[in-house]
Amino acid sequence: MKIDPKKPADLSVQIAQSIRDAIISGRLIVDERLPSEAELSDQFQVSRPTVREALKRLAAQSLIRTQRGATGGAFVNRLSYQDAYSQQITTSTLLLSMNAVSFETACEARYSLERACATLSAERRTADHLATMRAEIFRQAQPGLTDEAFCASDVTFHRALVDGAGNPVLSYQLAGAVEAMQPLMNMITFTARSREEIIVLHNQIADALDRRDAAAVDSALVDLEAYTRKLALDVAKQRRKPTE
Amino acid sequence: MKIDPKKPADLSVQIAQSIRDAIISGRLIVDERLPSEAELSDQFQVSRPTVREALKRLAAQSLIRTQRGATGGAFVNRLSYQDAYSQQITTSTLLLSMNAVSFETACEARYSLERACATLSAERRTADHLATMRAEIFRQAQPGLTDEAFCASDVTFHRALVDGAGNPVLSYQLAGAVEAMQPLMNMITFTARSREEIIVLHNQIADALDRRDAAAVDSALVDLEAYTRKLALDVAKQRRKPTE
DNA sequence: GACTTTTAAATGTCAGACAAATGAAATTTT
DNA sequence: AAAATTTCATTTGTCTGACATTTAAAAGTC
Repeated sequence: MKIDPKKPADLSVQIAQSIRDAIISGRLIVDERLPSEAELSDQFQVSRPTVREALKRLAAQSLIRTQRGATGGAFVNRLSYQDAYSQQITTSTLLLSMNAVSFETACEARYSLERACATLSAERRTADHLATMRAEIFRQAQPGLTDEAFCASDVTFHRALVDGAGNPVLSYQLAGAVEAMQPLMNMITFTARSREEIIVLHNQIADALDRRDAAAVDSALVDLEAYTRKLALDVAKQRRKPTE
Repeated sequence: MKIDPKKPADLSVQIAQSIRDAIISGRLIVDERLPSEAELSDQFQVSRPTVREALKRLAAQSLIRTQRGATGGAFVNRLSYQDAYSQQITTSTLLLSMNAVSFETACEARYSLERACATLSAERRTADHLATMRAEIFRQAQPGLTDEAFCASDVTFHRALVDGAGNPVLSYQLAGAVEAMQPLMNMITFTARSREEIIVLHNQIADALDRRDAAAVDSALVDLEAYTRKLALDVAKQRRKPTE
């Protein structure tokens, strides 16, 4: 492993890139220990702080983990679905909040993807997935639930629907779309009336999944999307005329 | 901004978390300049190298950018779709390669998502998207094209299809699914015969999009998925009996 | 006024040191 | 001999202080 000492970017960027390439290409395999920081600074002919900055960059992406002590060091990390989920969620959330993505755009993306899962979920969902969904519907019907708690339950419900497809890659992709919507959803005030409507639709979805009726799931999701967009539109209207 | 000097994790992790929270919560807004490294080390009561490690973590996630010079410093970065794409692709690629995701699982996820876009794309695709797809089909028919170049063209084709939906959030979500498949696709040897088949299906997709026939696009995508899985299966068979 | 030079501020890098954690080896105790 | 304890070497985490490099603005020059 060597780097170009003069040409383009900062040294720590180059070193991070070099190690990243080694991991992606498979020259460094999972759980393999990297040379110690002292050895790396020798190899790359840079100081230890520079090596450390490079390692911190990789750690921030969950590509390595570090451990102190005699047998410690930096190890190539197996990127778990959990790690990937949370990175995906952070990125998606920031992307939406920093780029002023409209509610309509985010909502459309989310429900399009979710409907893609629904067909598979109707086929493969287990009793467990259904039980989770029923439990969340029950929770959503509780009086005195805060809007945040209602939203959180909504996310759990939809994740169960997605997980029912039995495809972890799909679940990972959807995690971002569903969870990144949450800050936007939290701006909605859910009245008792609108909660009722949503629960009706949730029940339709659960019932349809129960009898493995993909078309009915899809149709209920379309209705749910339409209703969600209507709610958001009402909020926007209220904001424009706050006195009325 | 303060940190707990004794409790849980490393200082640079705490500092990074503290600044990250400030960005996500909106206390630091886009293009705002952070205090200089010297000022931050004063504020957090840590040394400059520690502050720098924290900043490098944030830079690795594209949350900040740094600039040298008199008016330089660290600035809150607007997470562009481009940045989000590339992070998404890196994460998805690693997730697939490190967790031995089967070709079937990845393929199913990809085509499920892609079909979700196709309906919207049939409605909204512009002449530009169609032109890109036709151009890529033409390229794919060129003799002497390497397998890698064929795959790359395939990715461009499918991205045009996805972009046709006119929803940047969808495009972002799909980027990971489509591009992360490429290393897996590269393991397939595309014979002249199989390229012909794929081009036929690509043409079906382009034609269907041309006349805005969502059902026909969907059907062609289903066929393409089935054919892709068949090709992968053949490769796997060949590997098991290399002498036959 | 336009151009050049200087200067100050900021990040990037380096060197050397100490602190803290940690597992393994060496030692002592039972 | 086995178990518990201590020592010890290794490695990451952090600090201090310094120098190099970049950059834009201020000062100076024609």
